[in-house]
Amino acid sequence: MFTQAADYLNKLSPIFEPALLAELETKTMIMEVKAGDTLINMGQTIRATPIMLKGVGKVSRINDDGQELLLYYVKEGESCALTFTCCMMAQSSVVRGSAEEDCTILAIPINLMDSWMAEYSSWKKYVMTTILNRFNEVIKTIDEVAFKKMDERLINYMKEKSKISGSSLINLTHQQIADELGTNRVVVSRLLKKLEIDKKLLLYRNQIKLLKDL
Amino acid sequence: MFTQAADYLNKLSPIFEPALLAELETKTMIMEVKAGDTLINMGQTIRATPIMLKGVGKVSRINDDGQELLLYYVKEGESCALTFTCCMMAQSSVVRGSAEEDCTILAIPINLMDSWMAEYSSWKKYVMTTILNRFNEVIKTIDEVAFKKMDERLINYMKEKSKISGSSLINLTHQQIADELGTNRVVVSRLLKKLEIDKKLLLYRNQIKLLKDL
DNA sequence: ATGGAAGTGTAACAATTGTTACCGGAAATG
DNA sequence: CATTTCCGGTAACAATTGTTACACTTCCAT
Repeated sequence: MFTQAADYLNKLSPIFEPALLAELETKTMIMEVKAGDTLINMGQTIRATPIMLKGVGKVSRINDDGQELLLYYVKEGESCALTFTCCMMAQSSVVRGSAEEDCTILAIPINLMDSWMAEYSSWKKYVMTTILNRFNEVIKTIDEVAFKKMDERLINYMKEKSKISGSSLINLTHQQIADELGTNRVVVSRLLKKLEIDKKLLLYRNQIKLLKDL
Repeated sequence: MFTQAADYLNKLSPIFEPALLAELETKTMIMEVKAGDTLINMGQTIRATPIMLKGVGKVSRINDDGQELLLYYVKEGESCALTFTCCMMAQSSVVRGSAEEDCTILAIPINLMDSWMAEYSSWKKYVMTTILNRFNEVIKTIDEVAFKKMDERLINYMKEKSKISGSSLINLTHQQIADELGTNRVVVSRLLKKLEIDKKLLLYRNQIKLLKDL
């Protein structure tokens, strides 16, 4: 168990300076989260900032009618910009964070984050890089939603999903895909069928196989 | 001219600690920008971080086809989160910043920003607050674009515009509105006409008068 | 095995938005 | 004053997306 923790922290050693790593080792907590679990819901106030050590997290926005929209994934070594800022400002979350796969997460108490900003330049850089990357991703999402049509959004979504999982097989129902894109199951089925006819992919129950020329 | 500069800085005194204000006074520059001028374009790297002292700025995203979409306004005392992060990471901008009205801007050299983060807690707080607010606004934009229909977006847009200018008169052509919403002039004309029939507003050439029950 | 739930395919239709085209009036320009 | 440009109204149509409904299959649980 302890060696595992050390292993995880080793992954962060290229990012953070030694003194900070030492603090991470003693002052933070490692948490295990199961796939599908919710880390934080909209409106909740967060108590600690997470760094993803293993697995993939998902950050999404849910509108008043309960409709969902995927914002971005949090991969290994990454964190969530919104948590940083929410933490530091003690604000409640405007998004939902959940575990896309089983996750191992490093939980950093709020008070540390704040002092580390002044103390460790590697931490400051990490925070700023995270914020910048997330801004870029959210703006990319805006591009998709504002300017792209559903067929292209669907394709990009599946490609991203495939990249995350490292497989050309996507294990999702049409309903789940529709939810993440903020649209309707029938629309997704329709577009997927068209893509299958165009030999871009193969459809199975609960599964989609992406072909090379997608 | 010097008294003016001092006046402007006085506006910031509730936000920043005295020592930081002193640094602001000696180490920054005040710039005047005309309405419509571009402050930064997509792809450009920024050289200084702006704080808006007077006037209103506009931050928008432009897609590959040249279509525009308004992200948010920068009002007095505010700054742009994207500039902070871009500055600190020396990244090029992914958005366009321009002057909505004539603006007076405080330009802060990049190198200062970075050290201030460690030095002044009021600065750190200002930066974090700005980032948080902008995230919220961008996510609000996502909500609009992803979940709302054009009529509601149009109404929200005009209300925001009216709030910014402090007037129920909006001096814009349908084309300009369409551009900022990322849609088509005919669509805007159509929806505006419907709103006029519903007695929500009055239409004139280059001008829209919002009525109370909009 | 069998009944029910879940997932998919599809049709039919509505609603929204985008596109093109053309007209007429208002403003600007000389 | 004449000409041109800009702005808005509107029709007609296309394309996209949303909605409802229903059939059929697969899977699961009792």
